[in-house]
Amino acid sequence: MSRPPRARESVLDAYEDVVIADGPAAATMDAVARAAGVSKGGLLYHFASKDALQSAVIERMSSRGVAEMADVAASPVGAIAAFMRSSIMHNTPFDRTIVTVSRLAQNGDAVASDALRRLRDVWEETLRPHTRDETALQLVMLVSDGLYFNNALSTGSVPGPDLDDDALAALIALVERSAA
Amino acid sequence: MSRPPRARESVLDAYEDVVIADGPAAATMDAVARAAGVSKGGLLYHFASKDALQSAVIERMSSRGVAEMADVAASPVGAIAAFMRSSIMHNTPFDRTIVTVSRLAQNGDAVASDALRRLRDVWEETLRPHTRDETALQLVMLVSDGLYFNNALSTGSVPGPDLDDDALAALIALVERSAA
DNA sequence: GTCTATATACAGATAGAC
DNA sequence: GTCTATCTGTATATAGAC
Repeated sequence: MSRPPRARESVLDAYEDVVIADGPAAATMDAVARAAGVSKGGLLYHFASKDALQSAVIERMSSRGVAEMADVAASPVGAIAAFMRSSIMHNTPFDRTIVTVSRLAQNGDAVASDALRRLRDVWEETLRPHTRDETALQLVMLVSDGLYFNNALSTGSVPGPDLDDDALAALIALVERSAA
Repeated sequence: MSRPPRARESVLDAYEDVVIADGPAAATMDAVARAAGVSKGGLLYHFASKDALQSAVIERMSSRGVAEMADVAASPVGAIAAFMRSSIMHNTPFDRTIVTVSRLAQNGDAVASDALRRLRDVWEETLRPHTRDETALQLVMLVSDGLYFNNALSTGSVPGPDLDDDALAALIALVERSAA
């Protein structure tokens, strides 16, 4: 916990960069070292194995996820609208981390899948009091999942939103009418 | 086109099995050959490279996707309900194929991402006449994406639905009320 | 804390027998 | 059409100098 060294964090950033740009298959230790601007030996000083790198980014997601959720719950525009807005990618640190972990999960990493499911469960708990019933809660969660999935599909970078601002506002209004 | 040899199809099935169970990273030529019950040489007779295997499963998805869409459009329960029901996994051949291609896409395969996006566009066209406006159309598409994403998350197998029948029926009713 | 050099393993793909 | 054997590249990880 305490505070991780700067160098470690920037290696982790580089790892996310490569996974987001080219997928987990391309995120070799060599590629990550190159992206981080260190040698492979330098990388391995901070993360003794590829597994350690993956674990670290999964932990990073969970801790950033908790912070994000606190923001959503406290938002003046209301939890549902804030949650939906947070579900479209803006290339924030948390966006980058969750896309990375999603890709690891799809690639067969069971630890990543579990962490995502746990995070999703916590979000569900947070939003439950803001929805009129379980069906409405599922609607909100699934629309959010859909937004994430679509954004995560594009390779090359974290894409901007597929919906423009007006379309997103209309969608939020529709979901709130249906679910709040 | 015409009709592909039986052996080829069963190799393709084995490839899907491995990708669904353990992710693209685990789907080595050796592992696929083992799952298909042939030697590596035998596998390579049917698919000269790993790339050929991936291309074949992507084509399979596109052709199965068109058939699925025709069923949805012609369904007596209405296109939206049929579409949503088709979005939860029942371990059909099409379900298995689309999960496989989704995983390839997340793993950084640009051809897979493009094929998925094209299929999604065609579905959007099909459903547009059945929704009251663009916002409603987006709602339907995103809920469907969310259902797929959640199902695709689980490793180990194509999971059963997270929602029971009643919950799904209620969700469909809510979406139809909001969107149809 | 970062580097170079290297050991080890395994992937994808080829060659050619049957 | 399916097999075994093998080549070649590349990935992870270690050893140890600076």
